[in-house]
Amino acid sequence: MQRDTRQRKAIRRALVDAGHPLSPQELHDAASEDVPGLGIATVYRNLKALGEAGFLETVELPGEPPRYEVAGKGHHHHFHCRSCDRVFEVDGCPGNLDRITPPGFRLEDHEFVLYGRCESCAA
Amino acid sequence: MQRDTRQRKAIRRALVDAGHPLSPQELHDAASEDVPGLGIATVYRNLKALGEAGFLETVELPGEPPRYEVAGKGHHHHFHCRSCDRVFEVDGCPGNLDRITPPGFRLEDHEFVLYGRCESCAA
DNA sequence: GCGCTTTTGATAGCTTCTTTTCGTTAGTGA
DNA sequence: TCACTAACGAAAAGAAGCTATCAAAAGCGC
Repeated sequence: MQRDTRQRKAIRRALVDAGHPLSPQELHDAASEDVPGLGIATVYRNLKALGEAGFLETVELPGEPPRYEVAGKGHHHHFHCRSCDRVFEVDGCPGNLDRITPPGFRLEDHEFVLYGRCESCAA
Repeated sequence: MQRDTRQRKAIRRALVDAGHPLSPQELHDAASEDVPGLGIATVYRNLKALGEAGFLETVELPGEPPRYEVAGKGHHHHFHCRSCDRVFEVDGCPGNLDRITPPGFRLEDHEFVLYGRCESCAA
């Protein structure tokens, strides 16, 4: 059966506390504060398990390895800070996508990434 | 000095003829019709050279290796067909991006990807 | 055509990210 | 508490994509 280990708890908590998508490495760094000595393999194992359990979702950004965030947040997009390389959530959606979809194409979905400086890096 | 080899010509032509972003592998396949036996290393070498020459631009899509398209097309986005995995150009831009940028964040740029079925796959 | 030098093709190597292996540790129900 | 076995950490292995190496081929100026 599934066990609730210190490591798994720390990984789950780190994802929730961050409030924005984390890379496996960022997640490892964050969860290591709770569980010193945490192995990176454990992070990957739990990312897989938590993904299959529907607890988290994968966030893919252009030219970047995947990041992960807690699932069930509803439709949103992301802001990628070019300075600190962190990714933030963005509510809202530009809309008007059918307008720019080429004729004959069937639009099913969309992804959308803003680039710039986050609040702390812009200051 | 820079030599105009059969291989380089074929690679340039394949990019222009395609009219949409190509992965190194797609480019290799296309240019191989002109130059049988074309090596994949030659494709990568020329992608690098043509990039530095300003002839092409890199197109990064979420969770995908980079693709390449001829430069100087002006601002546009891309449509990724989930069926044939090809990427097409999309003119126009949704706009209203400042509206959804979080307060304090400085927006510099944006990327935008549509997903669905292309014209031939939707039929 | 000649010779110089860039470019090529094949293949090995490298980098980055992820998964597997394996012996050890530690949840969990009885 | 005990026993069972899921989960762990470390390190090796794997996968994918790109780059370097090197001998051979082929542009290009003369």
